[in-house]
Amino acid sequence: MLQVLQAEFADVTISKLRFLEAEGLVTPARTASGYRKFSAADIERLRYVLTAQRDQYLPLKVIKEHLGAMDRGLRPTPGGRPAAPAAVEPAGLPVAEDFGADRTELKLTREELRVAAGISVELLEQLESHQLVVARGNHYDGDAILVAKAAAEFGRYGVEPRHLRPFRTAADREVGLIEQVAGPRRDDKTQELAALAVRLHAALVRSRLSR
Amino acid sequence: MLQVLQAEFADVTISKLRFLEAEGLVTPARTASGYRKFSAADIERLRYVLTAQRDQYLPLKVIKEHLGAMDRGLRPTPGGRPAAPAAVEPAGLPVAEDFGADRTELKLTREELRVAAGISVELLEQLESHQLVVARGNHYDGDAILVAKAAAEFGRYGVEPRHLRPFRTAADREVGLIEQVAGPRRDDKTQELAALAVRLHAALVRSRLSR
DNA sequence: TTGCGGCCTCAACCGCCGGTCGAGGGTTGA
DNA sequence: TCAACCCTCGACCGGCGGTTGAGGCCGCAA
Repeated sequence: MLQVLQAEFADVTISKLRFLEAEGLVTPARTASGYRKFSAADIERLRYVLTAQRDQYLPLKVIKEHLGAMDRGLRPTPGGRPAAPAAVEPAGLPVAEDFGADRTELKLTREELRVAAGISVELLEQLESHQLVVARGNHYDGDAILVAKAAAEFGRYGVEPRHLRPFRTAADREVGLIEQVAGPRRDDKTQELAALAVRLHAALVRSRLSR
Repeated sequence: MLQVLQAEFADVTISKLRFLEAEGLVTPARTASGYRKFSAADIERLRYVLTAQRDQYLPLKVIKEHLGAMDRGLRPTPGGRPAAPAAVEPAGLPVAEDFGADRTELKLTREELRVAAGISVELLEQLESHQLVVARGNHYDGDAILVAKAAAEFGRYGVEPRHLRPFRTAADREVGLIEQVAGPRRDDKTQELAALAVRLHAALVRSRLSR
């Protein structure tokens, strides 16, 4: 069992396997007396974990997400078996909706958002009425915090939410463009285009300002 | 400077930049009195570092190796995006660091701009006809390079300059707002508001995209 | 049945990575 | 002159990815 993997990955230890189990990356069956019993599938899974870690430098948290996605029937690794060249390989995600688990995956209540952004109830109301921040279901994502903070800062210059509506409109138009180009699926391409859009925008604002 | 990057990467701080310099990932020039002075090339480099870190989870050590490789004229660009590796900048061109000029103070001829951005004559013509890049007198500033590069990248996704007009419009509107608030003088306040505008914009695009 | 190696759990600990903080001090511009 | 930056340098920090060790159960051979 253990030696099988050790043959391939020099640095796998029992303690590491235990650790990976504790982290929820594998769940080997147990014998009646509690010993771990690794099935062939478990070994395959571990192989995936170890190569992803070694060849793509992925953090376990991310690997776990990928495994989860694969379990839910989504497509497996992009390169299939990377195996040999440790050189340079795209990160590649197994799933569409992968979006960094950070900001977008955050779910905040209205009050949490308000406190996190350090804004007043009134300001939040105004932001919502102009759709600068919008709830999904009854939660807000982390980007809403950034929006709210920026709006608050604008507020200190006397700029009110209603003056910011054009930002919303512009953003919507850009999202439209991005979706038209990248399709409705959220993937790397979408991400890249979004980054690009923001970069273009920043450069334009600066260049027009300096004339 | 810092603001520019902060617009794109919410979590970049001065201390982080100092840290990255200490690790040898960037080596900004210094003013006579020792202040860091980031050239356009430095910023491009940082952009690479930050996206590699965020989107591909690469450890700094690995990113540093990649940068080193790129400096030596190789391109191990892992499907990620170095955008414009130093190699692409033709030698002899007055790109920012040569004159220690700030990007906006840079003065490029039309041809210099074209080569620095690595775009075709046709594309540049189109960009001008849609006023995405505009000459001041008969020179272009460094931001024009960034705009042109972004447009070129969009081009690779089939997005043509005319599709980018709304960006120009949005930028103009924002500049209008900024000038209305900060006055026509270009000062710190203007800069701050511009950074803010770009930040708000970035957050909005991201948040609307993730719904 | 005793002994001994190997597995178990759980908590404590560890080293490295990627920064942040703060003290002490210079620079800049109003 | 003063506030608001910026600088350096060293201490500190939290999280990640494990390792170690104490205390205990299992299984097999002598």
